[in-house]
Amino acid sequence: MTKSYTEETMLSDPQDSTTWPEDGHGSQDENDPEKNSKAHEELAGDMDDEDEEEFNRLDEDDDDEEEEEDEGDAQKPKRRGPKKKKMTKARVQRFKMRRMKANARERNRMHGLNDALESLRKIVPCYSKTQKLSKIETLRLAKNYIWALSEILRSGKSPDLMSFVQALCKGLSQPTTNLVAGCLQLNPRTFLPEQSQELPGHMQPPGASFAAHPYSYQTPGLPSPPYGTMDSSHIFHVKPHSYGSSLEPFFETALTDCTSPSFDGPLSPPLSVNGNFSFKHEPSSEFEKNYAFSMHYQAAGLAGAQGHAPLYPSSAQRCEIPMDNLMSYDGHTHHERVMNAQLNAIFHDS
DNA sequence: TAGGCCATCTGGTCCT
DNA sequence: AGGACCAGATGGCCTA
Repeated sequence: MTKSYTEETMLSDPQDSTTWPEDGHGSQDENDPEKNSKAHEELAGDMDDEDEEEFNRLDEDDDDEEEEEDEGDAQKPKRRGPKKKKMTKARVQRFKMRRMKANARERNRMHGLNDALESLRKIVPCYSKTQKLSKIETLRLAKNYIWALSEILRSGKSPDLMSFVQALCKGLSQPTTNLVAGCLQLNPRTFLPEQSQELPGHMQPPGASFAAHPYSYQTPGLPSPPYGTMDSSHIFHVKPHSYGSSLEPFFETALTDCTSPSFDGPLSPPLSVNGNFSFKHEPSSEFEKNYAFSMHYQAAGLAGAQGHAPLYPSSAQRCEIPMDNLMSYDGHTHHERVMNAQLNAIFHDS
């Protein structure tokens, strides 16, 4: 990018002895999160008083000098085009102040974005404070999660664990897949199609691109998988009959069919799992030993909301897991807890 | 050491 | 005019 002789070019003036970063980028100190946050607080907090006064004072100085410039320019031949204001010291200072305020705003904005992402991390199935999902993986997992839940709502049938985890892990990197598998106490090898067998046809989500490469797990050591390997946009745009039948088996298999997964124990480092339906503890009941994954069904959940009889009548509950334990992650409102209770109800002992 | 991830700065664009 | 948003650039940190 070429720079005209503007305020911007003045900032890189090596003669400038101010604290403004001379290379136009953050210094090492500025990249330090603690110092940055502190600087941010100072900027955000104090900009309105002391800095504002200085800003205003510079503004006045600038106006004064600008008048002098006008008088001086009057003696020179007039030039065509937009009038370029000479960069006075005051103008440089004013621009610096403006830039600092913009940087502070931008930092603040990004912090807000990161906060929102952190909230998303807590909502998606696999949450760990010690091993955070990357931003992109969080978004991918959230997308898969939404897609899977949408399918549950659409079909009204309970998914089997393996299929659900497969759906969650579509397009995720190998480490993230391992993490999710670890959260659910699954061995990723048991559901990574490309490592053993082709995906069953009924597991292929709708969409042509899907059919070709339903799962595009990267090989270890390679960069993250290509984006867009799972196009979930079809969920609300494809006619139901065009994919409904193909997905039926996906959610038809009862949890009682899930005896095949091999629970080799956690592959990932110990996690503090606060996921909506994932938890890690010693299996205490027969049900947990078999599935390591079960939910306490509450009939007043989704089925009732859908206007028909409960899909999964509560049977003798072999695994009693207080919902509070499942939804105990921080910062969730009552509404979120209720929502998650309903979602958790999907996974029931049928 | 290369690559991934991240925070930050920066300038452009759009909107109010 | 100023703020929000965005994308590119840059450098630091971490890990395989």
